Amino acid sequence: MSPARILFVEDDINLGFVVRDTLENVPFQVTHCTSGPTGWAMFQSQPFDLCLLDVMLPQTDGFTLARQIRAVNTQIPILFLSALTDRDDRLEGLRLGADDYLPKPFSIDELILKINVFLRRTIISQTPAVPVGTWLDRDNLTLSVNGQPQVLTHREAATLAYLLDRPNLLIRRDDMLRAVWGDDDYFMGRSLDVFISRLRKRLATDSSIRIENVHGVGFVLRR
Amino acid sequence: MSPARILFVEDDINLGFVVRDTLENVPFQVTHCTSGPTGWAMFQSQPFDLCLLDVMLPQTDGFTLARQIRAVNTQIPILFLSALTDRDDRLEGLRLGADDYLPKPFSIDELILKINVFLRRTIISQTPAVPVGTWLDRDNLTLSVNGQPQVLTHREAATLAYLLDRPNLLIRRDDMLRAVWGDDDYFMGRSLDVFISRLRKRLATDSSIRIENVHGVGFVLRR
DNA sequence: TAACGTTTGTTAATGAGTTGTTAACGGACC
DNA sequence: GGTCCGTTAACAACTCATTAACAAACGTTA
Repeated sequence: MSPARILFVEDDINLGFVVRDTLENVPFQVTHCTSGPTGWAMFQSQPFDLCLLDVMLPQTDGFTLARQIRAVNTQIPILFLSALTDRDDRLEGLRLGADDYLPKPFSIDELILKINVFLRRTIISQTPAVPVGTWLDRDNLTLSVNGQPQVLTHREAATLAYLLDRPNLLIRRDDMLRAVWGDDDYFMGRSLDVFISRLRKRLATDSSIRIENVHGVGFVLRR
Repeated sequence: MSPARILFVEDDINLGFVVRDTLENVPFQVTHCTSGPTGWAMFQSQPFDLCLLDVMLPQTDGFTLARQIRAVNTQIPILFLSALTDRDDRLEGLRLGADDYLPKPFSIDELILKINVFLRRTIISQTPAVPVGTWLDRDNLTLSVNGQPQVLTHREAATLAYLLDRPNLLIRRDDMLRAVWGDDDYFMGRSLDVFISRLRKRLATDSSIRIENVHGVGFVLRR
């Protein structure tokens, strides 16, 4: 089992370094950011198993970041770290859908134990009984859906890869067209629709993944 | 959906009564015992969704009871209550497989929120979640109300965003029409009313936020 | 307070525009 | 010539802002 991936957002460089170092020795795979916006950008660009957020952050605070994350992912555990031990503050965090709130200074052992509590629950609840799921091998242009491999064309792979890199996020048609087709005239837009249609057919046997349209805007890959 | 079943073991009669009463009003189905052995007997005799244990108990302490429970059920969430806020003690609890540790005195609201956190993660849990608040993600056109994400259309998002940016302020119809629709003829005014109606429907499950009409003038979003 | 005109709430119908899907086309490569 | 594959075409299906229609609430006047 590969180590769990943790998004860690903490602007205090010293504390951040110590925590990151300790967590990596557990081992976890830790991605450390020092501001709300960079944290959000990281969250959008790759998958994580748990978020560990400082409340007081420059620009976007931890609560706001948590709200952004919860809006697109209702499952991922979110733990807060904070020097504010105010009761209202703790409640606010929990109301936002946070899973726990560790007051600073916290014991690093306690942090590790709590991380494990939540990872244990999410991994258990997500582990399917039968090996299933969808996996794109970009080098071999091979898409495995529930263990059934199928070979994609270039464009199919590029289109799907773009979507898979941004799960649960709204992708605008023109962004996608410029990224995959390089331009976005009317007919490319129609091609995009054709490819979305073909991809849906390929993904049809995995009910846990689907491509939704947002009228007039673009698509969202839900998984 | 029937309320989640909670095994509550607490020997302090007064505290026990208050907590039980509050939890039953959520509602949860609470079984209250006042000693370790009776708690263990109850656990063996009927199914529960979560355990809430005091650490200091007559005869068998909470840790021992937790060990007994964990030996036969590795899934069920266990929360400790304790006057001992000693760090080693907290760690001991977590090591035993407890999911959280609330130091006394604790806020009953926090207790309810934490119970919901763990119930949400177990498949059996089916109590209505405690209010989580409302959040509009403008990039994703996603409105989360009490943790339930819904995708908005352009205009819905633009209209709601305009209101959310000016909470508790009186917004004149024509200001809003010019900002969101770009003009304000009679029919656009009727459209605005249609959208207000739709937004109210979307926000209905969050009682802390509502859109009020000010006759002949416009609207106020209260939150 | 009764009656009236105006404003607002709500639902449904409409129609322009967007998207889904299948098939035909045509260049590239063999 | 044949196959592959991205594009284009054609049309069906759908979405959603607008418009209509009517009900309810409000405010004014008598």
